[in-house]
Parts: sequence; C-alpha cells; structure tokens
Amino acid sequence: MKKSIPKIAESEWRVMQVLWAKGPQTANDVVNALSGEVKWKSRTIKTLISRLVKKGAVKVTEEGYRYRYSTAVDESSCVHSETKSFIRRVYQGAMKPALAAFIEDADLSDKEIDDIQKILNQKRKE
Amino acid sequence: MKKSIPKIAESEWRVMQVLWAKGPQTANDVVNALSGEVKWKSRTIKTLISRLVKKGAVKVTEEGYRYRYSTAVDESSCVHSETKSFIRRVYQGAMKPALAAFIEDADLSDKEIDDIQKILNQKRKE
DNA sequence: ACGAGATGACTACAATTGTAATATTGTTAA
DNA sequence: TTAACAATATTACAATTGTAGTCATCTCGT
Repeated sequence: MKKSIPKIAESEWRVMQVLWAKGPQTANDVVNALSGEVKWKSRTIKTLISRLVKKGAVKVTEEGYRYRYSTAVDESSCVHSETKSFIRRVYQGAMKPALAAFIEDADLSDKEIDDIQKILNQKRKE
Repeated sequence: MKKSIPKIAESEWRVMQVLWAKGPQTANDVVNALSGEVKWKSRTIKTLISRLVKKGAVKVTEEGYRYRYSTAVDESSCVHSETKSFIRRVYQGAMKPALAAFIEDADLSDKEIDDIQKILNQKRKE
C-alpha cells in the first residue's frame, strides 16, 4: 500500500531535491546547499522545511539539540505523481501529444535521441 | 515580441481549454461545456473567467447586454510555458531524464511509439 | 556558571487559489 | 411599464504559498 504523496509546492521542491540528493542533514546543511542557487533568507528555508515536515514529506530525527531532516517520501514517487498531475492539467491526460510537444521543444543531442529511441523500442517489445 | 504568458491556475486551465477548443462564447456556454466534467457551481466558473480576464488570458467583447469571451493567449504558448516551468521544477531542467521518465510511464500503443520515433528522427536530421 | 550565539517554534502578512454567495443592473415578456 | 429573470460586479473566506521576522531555548566557550 503506497503512502499518499503530499502536494509539494514549487519552492518546496528545491528543498526536497537537496534532501533527496544528499541524504539526512541539518537545516543548515540545506541552507548551505541552496545558497547561491536561490536568494532566500535562511529563515525562509527553515520555514519551507517545517512545512514539509508538517505535510509529512520530510521527517526529523533529533540529534543532540538539533534536528536532522530526511525525506519521508520517495523521489520517484513524487516525480511520478507531479508528472501525472501535470499531464492531466495541461494535456488533459493525453500522453502522446504531451510527449510529442516535449520532444519538439527539447534541445537534445544525438546521443540523447539514441537513448530515447532505445527506451521506446524497449517499450514496444513488452 | 511575444506577449508574456500569465500564470494559469489548475482550475483555470479547464476554462481556458474550453475557450481554446470552441472559440469565443458566453459565460454560459463555458458553464455548459464544463458541466458534467466538473462539479463546480456556475458561479465558480464565472469567477474563474473573471480572474482570467483580469490576468489578461481572456478577453471580452460586449455583445448586446452580455459578454462573449475568447482567449487572449495562444494555447501552444501556454502549454509550452507550463511545460518549461514544470520541467524546471521537477526535473531541474533536464529534458532527457524527464522524457525518459515520461516514456517509461506512458501507456503507448505501438502506433504511438512509431509516431514518436518519427518525431525523434526528424529532430536528429536537423 | 553565564552570556553569546545557534536553533527551532511561533507569528506575520500579502497574493493566489478554490469555491462560492449576494448585490446590482440590464432585458424582455406580459 | 413593470415584474421576473439573466448577466455581470462585488464581496467572502479559508487554505496554500512566498517570504520572512521575533521569541524562546539550548549549548558551548571562557
């Protein structure tokens, strides 16, 4: 039984990505990881973390007098769920037109195109 | 010079889609088109239309004592802009992984796969 | 043992969104 | 011409989001 994926807001995604990428860490680690990338005050990032905790997307472990944060939901599930909702919203659920539009739009190297062709062939064989 | 695309919220997309699909129409036409699909009160739909007008996504023409609404922004530009922001948010801008994930996930017929292969080949030749 | 600094908790506040209700005004059928 | 109705305009209100500030507390160096 899959746990339900909480809705993650735009800015919260940045935080989740740091946590997914680098495993459990303190609020400050997250702040550092994001500094340079975004212009948020550290307070803002702390707020985002708290909200994610409240939503159940992030869990905390006490460690001495500070907390260590880690994700409580799986990256691929979140990506998956966001993707589905995006396709439903913008393409009314029609996968193929969505893909076609993406590809038209994408700036892909020949090698990337090869890779994708391979994935497609794989798909066909099933 | 492209006009900037206003940010369209989830529910507003439904309204825009009706307007794109069926051209200029009255508020009531939109309500009818959406009834059955969504459970919103007609008031709600009117509100959504007004907001879209305020955002500049929809324009009005007076017609007698009522209005006729039509889109002021192009569907493909909106789709495009949403798609870009989605990929940035969820895939950190990396198109290829995004495509790969989409394809893994999609339920495509062999014919659809063919079509996409063709698009890819096209892309390669450029 | 105590004060400075780090950390987390609580609070703030406007904009956007979802979801409408009420008020006003124009139209038209009788 | 007036009452009923239809259409738009104005207002409502809570949840979420972006973006922090302030308050309380814990810890660690001196």
